Amino acid sequence: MSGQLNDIARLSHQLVEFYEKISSWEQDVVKSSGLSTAQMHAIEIVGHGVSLRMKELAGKMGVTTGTLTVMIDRLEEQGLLRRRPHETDRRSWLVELTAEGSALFEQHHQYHLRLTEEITATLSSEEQERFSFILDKIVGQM
Amino acid sequence: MSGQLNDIARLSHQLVEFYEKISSWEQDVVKSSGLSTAQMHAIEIVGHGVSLRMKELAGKMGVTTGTLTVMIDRLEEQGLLRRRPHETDRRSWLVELTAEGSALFEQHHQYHLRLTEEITATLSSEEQERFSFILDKIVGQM
DNA sequence: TCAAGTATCTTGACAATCAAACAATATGGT
DNA sequence: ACCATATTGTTTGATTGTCAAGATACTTGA
Repeated sequence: MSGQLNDIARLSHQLVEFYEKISSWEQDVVKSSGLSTAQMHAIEIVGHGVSLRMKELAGKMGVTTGTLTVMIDRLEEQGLLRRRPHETDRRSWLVELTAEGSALFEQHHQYHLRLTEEITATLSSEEQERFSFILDKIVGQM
Repeated sequence: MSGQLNDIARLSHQLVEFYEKISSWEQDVVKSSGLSTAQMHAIEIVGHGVSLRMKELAGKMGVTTGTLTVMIDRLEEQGLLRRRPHETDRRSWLVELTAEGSALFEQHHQYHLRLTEEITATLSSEEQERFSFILDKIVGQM
């Protein structure tokens, strides 16, 4: 009974620690590319799909469209992505990666794979499978 | 053989998704307190220990000391924490929570526990135990 | 078709951040 | 003890991030 509560507290602490470590890893990796983490986050989201509206991107980033406007301005100046008018809605812009932006996204994606490899290197294949299964359950519920 | 690579890619994707969900959860929770996530992060770190130097705190936050100076100024103005001179090193300040800051920290900690409860609600007690075990392994290796 | 309401993006004012320069203190070698 | 070097925190100037309010475009109901 008190075991339950301790388990929760323990797991909460582990989650915080895990999250912190990933954060600082991401920060280090991104720094080496010369972008801010927010900028790289935008690249990641845009790279994940094909193209999306400013509003949609702002929503996924948890930021207002005002914030996004200047951010996309900067990334456009750097040639990493571009705005393209929406076909039917003249209020909207679609944001998409340039070739250079795609290359950066791909490189960053490789970093993620490498981190995941390192993480799973310490796990048995059974543990790895369980971890994946549990993550699915958790993410599905959040 | 190609199964291994697919597993890595899959897990990498799951980790990103998990991380994103926690981020947006944290963002929502913090917003309701009127602080920025960076400010709450400082409260969390200071609250976790007893007191620490500006330099140490900056290191843990992945931020320069210049950034921290103005951030601590603001949090001090809000009465959430205070600077105290280091006993033996007169260059340094020790940062610690006020009573009000501790209360805020405690409240935020409760939010974390509640999230952890929600997360584990979907897991069997065996899965919960496995998850905890695996996280330990991973964090230990990072 | 048109007015009122809604949606999308940009602008302008302000806050956060960093790198570099600075002031005060510590440390270590002679 | 003394001087040179390193460390710690603050300040400054430039860049970037942020939101509220404004400007333009769409939608809906009469």
